Amino acid sequence: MDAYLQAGLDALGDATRMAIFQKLTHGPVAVNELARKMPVSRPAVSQHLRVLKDAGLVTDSKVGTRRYYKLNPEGVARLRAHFDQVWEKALGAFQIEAEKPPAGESRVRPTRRSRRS
Amino acid sequence: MDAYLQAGLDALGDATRMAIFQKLTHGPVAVNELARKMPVSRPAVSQHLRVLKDAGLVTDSKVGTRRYYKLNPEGVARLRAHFDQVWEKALGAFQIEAEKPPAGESRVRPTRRSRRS
DNA sequence: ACTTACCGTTAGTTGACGCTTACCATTCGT
DNA sequence: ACGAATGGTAAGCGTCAACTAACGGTAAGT
Repeated sequence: MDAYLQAGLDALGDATRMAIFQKLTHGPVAVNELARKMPVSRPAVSQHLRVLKDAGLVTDSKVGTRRYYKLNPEGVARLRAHFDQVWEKALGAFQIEAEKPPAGESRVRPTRRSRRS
Repeated sequence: MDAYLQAGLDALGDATRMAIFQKLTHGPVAVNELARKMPVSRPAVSQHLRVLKDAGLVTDSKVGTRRYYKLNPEGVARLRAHFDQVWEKALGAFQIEAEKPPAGESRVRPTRRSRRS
């Protein structure tokens, strides 16, 4: 299965990481400043940033003693693409399913209930 | 914060649930049949379905002794909308950030480093 | 050189959650 | 009425991950 999807998914799957991601939406932020705005410690933020970075969703760059994190538009775009694919497949298939009988394999063992009366 | 986003996010954040979600893409499936296609037990599948249902991503309907689960297009569409909002905010803000100096609040405390020597 | 600020990493703990094994309810078929 | 099939739920358990505290490392300022 798409490793990128899964990685990005459980990267954003955590509430704290999602919050961090959202904050990075407003531009690059240093770790300390980020941690101050959050209910968790700085090391925790560092670890979350590591996950986000490994998922390709953010990049870092040091400017002196500080390390600024910002969103990685490529990674975000790629993840978005994967998600769109999921949505499309889900919603698209739903249209079709409305016309097909029950489902794929099942055969549902034709309960002859419909034969009643 | 958007509860729907968070709920849907950690609903799909689990690999097994994502797999179930994907399988439901092909049309409604009964629990037993679903469980047979998966590496986990039926009760596990039931629990996952519960989470997906609570997140509004699937609906169930019983047909005899069986209970068929299918994707809920409304829930999916809504989640998709929330996600699109996230992507848009992330990528949109990135364009802007490319022109602004560093960041929002920080002020970075004007290191008079340039005054040296 | 010394101090301060900033940050990554490790070790260790703890709470959450995914899984299984029972058990029970409901419904169909005989 | 009885047995079989289906599936939800509770209890118990193991595992993983999120968090904190402590440490070390680097860079800037004096």
